[in-house]
Amino acid sequence: MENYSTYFSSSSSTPPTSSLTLSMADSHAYNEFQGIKSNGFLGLMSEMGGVPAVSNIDVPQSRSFMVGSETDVNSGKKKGEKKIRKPRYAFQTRSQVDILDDGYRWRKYGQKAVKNNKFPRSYYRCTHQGCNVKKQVQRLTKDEGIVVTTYEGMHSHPIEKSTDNFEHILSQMQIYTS
DNA sequence: CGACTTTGACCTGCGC
DNA sequence: GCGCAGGTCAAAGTCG
Repeated sequence: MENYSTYFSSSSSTPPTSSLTLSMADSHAYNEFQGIKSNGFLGLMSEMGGVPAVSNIDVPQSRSFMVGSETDVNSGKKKGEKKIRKPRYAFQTRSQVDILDDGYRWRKYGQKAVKNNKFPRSYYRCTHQGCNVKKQVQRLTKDEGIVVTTYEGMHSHPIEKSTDNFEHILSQMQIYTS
């Protein structure tokens, strides 16, 4: 059935062609991985929020991960208000399905065709009240088996349902990254 | 009937 | 200023 293998990849740069050439210079995020299960996946993200700078991880077997691509969230809204940029976390997952069940409930609010990509990008928002987390899901043109998921923001609530699937993903991640 | 998806329109930022 | 691309809104449709 599902056949996930987890990639982590840079999000904001050009689509990864073959492999990313980032080194494990800073292993902050790396270490944080070990704490994933306690808080759920976005708990991990929140842990990573403590890492100020961009830290990229890549390991030879094509897993890569990027933290810290930042994005405007409040731009264009209230004038005079300082632009607040939420960190974005993108990662690639090799999967037959676009939607990875990470245990949170998401409502789709948009879909756009993306330039240089024959697959559309889908936009989701967390349906939990007061939770402003968004994610984008996109399949790579160059490798249809790879789904790029970009999370934006951090969940302020616990995971909503048990996620055997995701546990599986996480376990793979930990195998790969340790 | 509520929650969610679909989809075209609209808004904004950016490069030329 | 214009056009393009990315991101969001919201009305209508679908589903359980």
